[in-house]
Amino acid sequence: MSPSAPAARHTERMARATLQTIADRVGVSRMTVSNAFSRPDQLSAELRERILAVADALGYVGPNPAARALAKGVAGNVGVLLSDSLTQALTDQVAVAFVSAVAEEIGPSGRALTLLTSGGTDVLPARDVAMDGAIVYSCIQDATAIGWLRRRELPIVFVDHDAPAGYSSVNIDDHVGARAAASHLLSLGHRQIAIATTGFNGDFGVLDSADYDTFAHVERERVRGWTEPMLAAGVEPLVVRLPHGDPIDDGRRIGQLLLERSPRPTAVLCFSDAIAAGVYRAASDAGLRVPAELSVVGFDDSRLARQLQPELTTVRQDVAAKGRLAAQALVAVIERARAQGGKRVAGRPKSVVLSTELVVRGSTAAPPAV
Amino acid sequence: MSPSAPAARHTERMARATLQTIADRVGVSRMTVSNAFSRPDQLSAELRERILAVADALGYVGPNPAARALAKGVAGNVGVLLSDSLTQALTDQVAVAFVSAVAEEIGPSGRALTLLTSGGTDVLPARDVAMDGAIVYSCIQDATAIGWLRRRELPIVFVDHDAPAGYSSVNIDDHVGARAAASHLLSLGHRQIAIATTGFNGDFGVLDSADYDTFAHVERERVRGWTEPMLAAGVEPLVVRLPHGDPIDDGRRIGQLLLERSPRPTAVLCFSDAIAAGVYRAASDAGLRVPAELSVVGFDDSRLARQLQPELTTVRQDVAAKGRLAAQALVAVIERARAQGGKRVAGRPKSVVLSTELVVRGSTAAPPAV
DNA sequence: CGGAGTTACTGTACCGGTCAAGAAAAAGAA
DNA sequence: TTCTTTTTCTTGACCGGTACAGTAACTCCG
Repeated sequence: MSPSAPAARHTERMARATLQTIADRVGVSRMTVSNAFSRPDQLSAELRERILAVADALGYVGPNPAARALAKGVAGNVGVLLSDSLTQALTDQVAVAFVSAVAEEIGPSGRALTLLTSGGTDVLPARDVAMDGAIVYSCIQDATAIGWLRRRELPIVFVDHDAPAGYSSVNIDDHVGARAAASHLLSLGHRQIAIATTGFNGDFGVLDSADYDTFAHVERERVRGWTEPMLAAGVEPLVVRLPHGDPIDDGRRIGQLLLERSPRPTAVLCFSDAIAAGVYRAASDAGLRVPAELSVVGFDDSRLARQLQPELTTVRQDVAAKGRLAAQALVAVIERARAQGGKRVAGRPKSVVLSTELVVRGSTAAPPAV
Repeated sequence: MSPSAPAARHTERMARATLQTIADRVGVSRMTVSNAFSRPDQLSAELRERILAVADALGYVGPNPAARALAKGVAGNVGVLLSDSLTQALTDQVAVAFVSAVAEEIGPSGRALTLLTSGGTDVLPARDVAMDGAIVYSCIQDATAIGWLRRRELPIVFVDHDAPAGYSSVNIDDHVGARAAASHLLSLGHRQIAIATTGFNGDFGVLDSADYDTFAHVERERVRGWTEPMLAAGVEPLVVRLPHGDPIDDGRRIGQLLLERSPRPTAVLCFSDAIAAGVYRAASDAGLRVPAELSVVGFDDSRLARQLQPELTTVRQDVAAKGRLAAQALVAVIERARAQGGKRVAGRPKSVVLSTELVVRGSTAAPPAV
């Protein structure tokens, strides 16, 4: 490069183009350029063409999202709060299916999906990331994130959660489904029935009913559904809890724990199909056959249920519908809040409860004769 | 309510508190209130206490994220571009594992993860959502989203992609892994080898080498790796393509298609473990045993590989490491861009290539004697 | 031909913060 | 005591848009 050529200057990046840059170049007001992008009906087609051409030439991409978010009060995304460990949530097939359904439903509205992480030391996405609303999904241990979302007065839809007053929610009928599962086992003649559930902040262990109070919505409703018909039949349930870890490994471990007990349970009601899969392994480890020597019932009716041998008797829920409805509900709340001007979480909150259904397959049978 | 009490006024929601509101109440400047939240070392501890107390009393949650994003040029989230159908991507276990690893790594930096949907008619998240950077993951048919991200001059890390000049990337050694898989089959004595791959915009069908040009990075590298040792050994590969649908169903379908051919392939190299699982089914449907009558090789070494019976011979890649490295690389680029002031995508881009490894399990054996 | 109604564009205020430089008071050094 | 230095707070400009209320010209209609 010749020393006389001051090319260095040239490498300095041109200042980023803004509406004003374009306006000056075209000789119109900034507002007109804004309209060219955001409200095409506000100016003549030919001027718009001219503006867009100049914008393109200047490398202008479109209105700055952050600025637009500030001015319009719209961020263009919605948050999804899964659990404090996103990784953990994403290894849960059911949770992923839910997110997937939400994404599919929210996509056409032009919004992106922001997965809220637990954040670092000083930054908390639930408090510090711009969004138009949020979906709070179950299995959250740390409720502080929910607290931030609420304080921000964001539109929120709660899923698999007791919604606070004034908030919309989408739930499934855990109670009815669990009842059906337990009744099924009772009618087969089982009397030694164990319940393997997850529970807030819990490690492995046997629970008594006093502990149920520490449960979140889903756990509580299912345990209630499982135990009620048992108690009515004079059968004392054995409730064990496992942590929020890898459900299959944990299910196996809890299965071992159960199968060592005496009297040995003849049936296990599981919080999820994945846990049931773990119990299958424990049974296999112990040389017990399902369902001849051990009946197993799952929950969710995920893909896994039919991959297992024998196919799993389980309680079906429609996760995709749950996701779609949650997304719809959230969009509805957002639009309503927007229409009302204020950020006020207004309007009549809607509570949806989806039905569940017992699906009897090959993993349940009468208990072995004593 | 008595008519004399003008309570109606009261129901109007108090205007949302801002820094100014608090400043006025405390009797300091707006900037000081800002510092109380964002730069605690800039004011005395006691004044800060007082400010925070008033803020709390006014229901102030913290600096408005959108405003802060505009002023600081930091959004607090990073985008992840998976495929034009998020749902499809989320049903892919490998993709989910990747996202999960990214989330885990990015979380502590205080950023959230925004899944970019394909958007609606007029809003395109890749263009219209504020973010600090983005990760572009493979399996994208529609590259316009990438175009928007690039035009925005965002920090981007490409994964399983040929990165454009100047961009960092994280890839795996698809070529070496595929070579090892093919060589393994050849050394077992196979001569009728089929390749079942996905490919851009492709429907089911047999391909000839001219079509390879339409492939994206991963497909191209793998096909190259599979075919090279075969051609060197004088074996003509049969390459078939399947669409981006449900991989297991599609694998089954492509398996049927292959097994009907004459001469019938004695081995199939699959683009993924999931496709291999589909081929297992097709083999089972056709009454063929793996590996006695059909050898199958997968790719990824996902969970599935060991769930199959027999366990799947496959090429292992470390998806979690890929995700972590991508996240690290992105954060590095973001910090660098920030340090350099301009949005310029500067600094030396880094290209990481992770190694792959053939894992021989039970799904491969010598071809049946003719 | 005059007033009502459009169409096409402009001007100003505001969204809610942060940055950088400066001023006043308090502390430390010569 | 006087001259730095530090601490603490303030001022004014700016981030890049959008809303809303004009204004001027142009069309429609009796």
